[in-house]
Parts: sequence; C-alpha cells; structure tokens
Amino acid sequence: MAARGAYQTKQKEVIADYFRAHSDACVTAEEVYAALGADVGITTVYRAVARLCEEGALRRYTPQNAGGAALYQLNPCKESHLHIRCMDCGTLEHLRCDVVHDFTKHLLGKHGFVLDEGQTVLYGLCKQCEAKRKQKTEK
Amino acid sequence: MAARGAYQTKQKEVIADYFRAHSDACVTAEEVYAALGADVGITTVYRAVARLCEEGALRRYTPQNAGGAALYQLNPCKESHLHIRCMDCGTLEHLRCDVVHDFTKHLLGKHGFVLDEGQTVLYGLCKQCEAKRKQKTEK
DNA sequence: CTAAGTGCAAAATGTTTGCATACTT
DNA sequence: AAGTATGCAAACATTTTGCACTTAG
Repeated sequence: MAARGAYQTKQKEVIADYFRAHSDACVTAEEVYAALGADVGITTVYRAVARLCEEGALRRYTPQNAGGAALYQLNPCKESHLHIRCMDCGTLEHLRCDVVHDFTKHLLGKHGFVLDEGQTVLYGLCKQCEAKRKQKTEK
Repeated sequence: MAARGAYQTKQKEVIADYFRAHSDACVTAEEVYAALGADVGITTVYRAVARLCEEGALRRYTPQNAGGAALYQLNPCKESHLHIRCMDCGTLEHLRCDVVHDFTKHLLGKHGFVLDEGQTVLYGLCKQCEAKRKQKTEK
C-alpha cells in the first residue's frame, strides 16, 4: 500500500522550494519542469503538485482555455479574507480591505448570509489582462 | 473571414434544443454527442458549445480533475448579479442589491479588478443553516 | 532490507484543425 | 452562386500509467 509522503526526497524539496521562491507566480507543471532542469522529471512534477494541492499547500486553477494547461500557485494564506482570481492569467491575489468587511457585514445583516471568505473566490480580470483584452479588440 | 453564426443549421438547433430540454444538467461535450447520436459530429458539438459560451447562453465549468472534460450547462440567468451558495444545504440564491454594485465599483476603482459577476459565486451559510449549526454546537 | 519515489516511454484523454463536401441564404 | 457549416481523420496538448530502477528510512 502506498503510504503517501512517507519519504522526503530531493525532488520534493526542490519543487516545494520553487513555489516558495516564486510565491506570486502562477505556473504550469511544464514551466516548473523547465525551471528545474535535469533535477526532476515531468512525471514527478505532476505527482508533486497533485499532492501539494491535496494537502492545501498549492491551489490549482484550470483556465477557460479548454485544452490549456492547469496553473499552480502557492496557496497565499489560510487566513480568512477574500481572494480574486484573474480569469486570463490565472493569478490569485489577496483582497484585504475595509470595504470587504463592510460587504460581509451587509450580507449578514441584510441577507442573513454568513460569508465564508476562505472558500470564496471572486472571478474577473486583473488590471493587466483587462488592458490586453482592450488592445486585442481595438486591433 | 468566418461570419460567425451566419447560417441557422439543423445541428445548431438540435444542440441548443438539447440544452434547453436538460436545463439542469451539467454535461460534457462527449455526452451531448452521445445523446444526439448520428445527427451531429463531435467536432460540431465542440464548435457549438464554444460559441454558445461566448454568447453567454451556456456556462463552462472545468472540474478539479485535471485531465477531465469540461462541463457545460445552460446559463441559469444572463443578468449581471452575484450568486450565493450555501455550503450546507447547497441552495444557490440570487443576490441583487445595490451594495453589490458599490462593491464592484470599489474593486474596479481601488484595485483595478474587473469583477465578472456571472462567474463569481459567494460561498457561505444561509440563514437557516447557520441557525441549525448554532443549535448543534449548543447541544 | 523494504517500501516509497523516480523517470522514461507509451497510453489515454480531451480538444482543435485541415480539408473536401454539404448546406443556407 | 457565394460563402458558411459540417464531419471525418489527423494533429495536438496535457496528463496519467506501466514498469524497471533508485533511494530514504
């Protein structure tokens, strides 16, 4: 029987280090593989990110682009506040600001709804990707 | 250049009808293909759902299952407003209120983030389920 | 020493594309 | 008649799996 995560290996460490060193980056398995060079195989990268996602250390985002590659990013934090996900580049950002608290209070007071900030992710477009989209449509 | 949607064809109609007849169902392209039998090819199904998504008639959902197939479902409503999902009873509710618009404006103005209300679902607990939870913890 | 982890190559999957044909307008 | 839509097959990209080998405990 596979006792997952029983052994600590060089490859696991290298992959975990990579995400820690690029905590803002949102990358594909292929990109991690390319960055680490000969140290690890692509299969191991896939296996590692799958496990890290299960453990909650990473977050996976599957982009709209149907056949496209899944993106992985270090879970920014487990604290309770909202996150916003860009639907184009996939980046997950923190959103800690007073207005969110006002919004949460309003949901509770007027709608009787207890928002779970840890589970909720807002979807949309970040500043950069919004600009890129505008450029494309103008062309 | 392809003038999209210029002609109305039997296949497009059959596919659109399928989703209308199964408005609650969340199905893969392959399932649509299988259901429609010899009437349409898989290629046409893919092209049709892609267009219907662009038009906003369908919603695409890419499951966690990394290599898994995308799911398509008739868009429950086209109006721009947020939905809230109760994590206990699973109910999906509409959230139409002015405060949401203020919040959206704030996201754009202060954070440069264009919220896609159609894609975003807030997670938490509805009034009833919150009450039930309190009862349990008190016991 | 034993079981878990690795990595290559091959398979499996899901989606897209090239192109000749059929169909809509 | 002009040009879009279809559908097959092949291409394509991503992810998973089989298996022999390596490595951690």
